Amino acid sequence: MSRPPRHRLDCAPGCTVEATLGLIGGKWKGVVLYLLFEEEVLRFNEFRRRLPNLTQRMLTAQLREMEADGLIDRQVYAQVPPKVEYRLSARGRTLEPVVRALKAWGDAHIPPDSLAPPAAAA
Amino acid sequence: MSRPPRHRLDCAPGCTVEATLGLIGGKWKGVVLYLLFEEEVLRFNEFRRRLPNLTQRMLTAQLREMEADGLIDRQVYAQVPPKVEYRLSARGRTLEPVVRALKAWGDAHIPPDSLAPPAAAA
DNA sequence: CAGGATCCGCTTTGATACTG
DNA sequence: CAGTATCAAAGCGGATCCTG
Repeated sequence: MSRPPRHRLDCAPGCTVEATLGLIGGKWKGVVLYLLFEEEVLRFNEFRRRLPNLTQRMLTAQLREMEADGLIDRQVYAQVPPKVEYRLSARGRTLEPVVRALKAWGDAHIPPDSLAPPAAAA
Repeated sequence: MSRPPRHRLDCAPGCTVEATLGLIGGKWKGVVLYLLFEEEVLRFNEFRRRLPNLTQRMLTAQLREMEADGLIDRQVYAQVPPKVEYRLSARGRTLEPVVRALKAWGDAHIPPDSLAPPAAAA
């Protein structure tokens, strides 16, 4: 077995749809991916700055999973103040059409008022 | 408020990506959608026959959520043996490119051995 | 036939504190 | 800076039984 799927799949016709969702369907993976498409390369705390509501624990977990799934590359610099860079892997980059489709649909069909702003509801 | 989002969103740049995933990201919604793209119209037990591992509870829940999200239409016939038909709504149909992108990517990039067959692993 | 109602457990997500 | 460890809450998914 190469990738022990995180959630059980039972191959109905649309199986690969679920499989793909399993890879990017976390609560944050989509955003992480999206940011990497935009920024090319990001460090741990750069993610945190851009995603204030995302805890370290979650960020680490998501990053680790995506790395394990071969979607992103993690480059560690052996320095005194640690430095780790994240960027899309070749495989990760193939997801661009998918993420773009997701975003395009969302932009066009999601009512803006269902997108709760982080700290602007008063 | 039109759609009280099922999971909290905190609008980072790629927010709508997550929002879209929130609509189709359940464990079964992708398949349900996919089946409706194929079959056009399906009844409750027809879903169940095609998705043996999906419980009524889950099926009902998924169907209800997708209905609440305006993705599918639910047509009830007031008959003695109840009859309910499900089909994609106009809004639901707009998801086709998304689902197809998801499936296309999965078909091309998901290693087949990570797609556990329902009852064929021996 | 098409659900509704309950009960239960796992997984995900989150808040906090600590470390090399 | 870039995590790890622990603890607790919530949500998701499931099994079973019941009903109009």
